[in-house]
Amino acid sequence: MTEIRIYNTLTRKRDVLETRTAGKLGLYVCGPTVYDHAHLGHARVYVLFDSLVRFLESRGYEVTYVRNITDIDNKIIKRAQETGETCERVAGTFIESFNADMEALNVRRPTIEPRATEHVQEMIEIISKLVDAGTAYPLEGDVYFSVEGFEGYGKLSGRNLDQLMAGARVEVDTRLRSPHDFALWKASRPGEPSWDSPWGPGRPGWHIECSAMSLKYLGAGFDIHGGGLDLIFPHHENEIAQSEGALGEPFCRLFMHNGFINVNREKMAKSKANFFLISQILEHAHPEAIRLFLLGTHYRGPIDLLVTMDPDGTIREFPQVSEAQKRIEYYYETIGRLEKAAADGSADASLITKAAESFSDRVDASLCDDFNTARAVGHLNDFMKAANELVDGGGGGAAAARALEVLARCGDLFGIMQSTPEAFTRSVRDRKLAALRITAEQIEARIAARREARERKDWASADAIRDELAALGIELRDAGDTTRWTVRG
RNA sequence: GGCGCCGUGGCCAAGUGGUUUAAGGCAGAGGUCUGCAAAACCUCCAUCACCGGUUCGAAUCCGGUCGGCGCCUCCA
Repeated sequence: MTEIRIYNTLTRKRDVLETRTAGKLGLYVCGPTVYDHAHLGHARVYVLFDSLVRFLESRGYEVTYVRNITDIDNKIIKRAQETGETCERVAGTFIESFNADMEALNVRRPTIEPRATEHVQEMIEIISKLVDAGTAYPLEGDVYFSVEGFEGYGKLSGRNLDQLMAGARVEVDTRLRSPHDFALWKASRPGEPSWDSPWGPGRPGWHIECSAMSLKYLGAGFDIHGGGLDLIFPHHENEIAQSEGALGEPFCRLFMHNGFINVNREKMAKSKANFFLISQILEHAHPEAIRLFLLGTHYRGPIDLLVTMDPDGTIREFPQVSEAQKRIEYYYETIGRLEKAAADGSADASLITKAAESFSDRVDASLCDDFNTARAVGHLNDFMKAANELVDGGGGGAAAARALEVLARCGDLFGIMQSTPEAFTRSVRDRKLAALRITAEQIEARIAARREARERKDWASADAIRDELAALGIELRDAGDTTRWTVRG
């Protein structure tokens, strides 16, 4: 089998994946800070790693996937103050929202979903070790990590302290040993959640939680740490510093970072108010269309999301996602044809065997090469064509069954084609009909009228009905003596 | 100021030295099929921002120019 190579931010090249323990793989992905609903950018990360885990498992790895929930942080506190709720309540609300979005997107639950607030003790232990070793120092109830006390500081992000100093444009806290020292522990202010610690009541800093939870569940030197590009510095850099400072051994073998979603070429971000929530996109497209859209670009590249709006500013559609949805419709249509052909055809499986095997190999090879899902989607399209060709040529039986098998495997990796053609078609159709305010019964009635006209060979009347429905966006497809219909858009 | 990324057909997007004189999708043109259509399938449609260099050979490596973006502050 082909070796799996993944671009490692630490080494800046595609490293061959060699796990700490053969056959097992520990993956840690920075999860959401639950102070607001998740946007498309979150969907990108979690769909990516969901698919990666599916792939690794298909390759025989026993994967332990840890994705934390940051349920204590400045923004949660701020939100709680604004709404008058407790931090716990705010976190609870958005955990629920996040889970609903992930479930809709068919993102499987990680093996372990630890919460920061349930691991404060573990964080305190790491901080204590660092304080004892002199790489961290208490200061008026806070505890700071001393970046100068850790030799490798900057190795992930490719910076050194001098460069950082030169570019520092944040207000310098003169109490610190170095302006880049970061808080491991923060003394709590009145009204804020607080935990007891050797340095007084307080709460953890942002970075320490990921060190504590990844090390607890995966141990030192675990295999892959993932997250968005923006976490490289300072978040992951600091995780490495504090973890390795406390352990005296390597923290993680490989760092994997995904690119952003942009809107009008600018990073989609809360601060720019140009973000789209997952739930907003779901109003306009099937979840599998969103997955295909996200996986249609290599994970390290940016995705520029296009949006069309009505003059009043309401979202009309996300063209790329709509396009992906049409592709998904085509996939299901092809699957439907194959199923039918498999049931009543009798062709030799060898008719498609070669295409099926090379398709599987190519998907595998693409994913082995820095998880290139975009290239794999290209191969999927090629194979869909071959499958339709098979059916067009009257092939079926074992050949069609074989095609369905390899497609199912690919669908499982991407988390698409997880429904049946009938169920999928119905769900898409119902959504579109609701928007058009037409019922299926009304359409069926017109189709029945057209059938009568066709039986009389009254082509003019039949075509009038076709045109009438077409004007509404209903497309008719005659196949023998039955007429199927679809809704455009 | 420092670190880094990107610029491929009308649009989206793979490809990081020859097997790709550039996958796949959308749009477009022609065709098969069809009462007409649709769907499906077939055919056609780019020399890779620009300049210079390295090489037998570069979209792919090096240098420069122009243009876009990210990180250095919470951020997927």
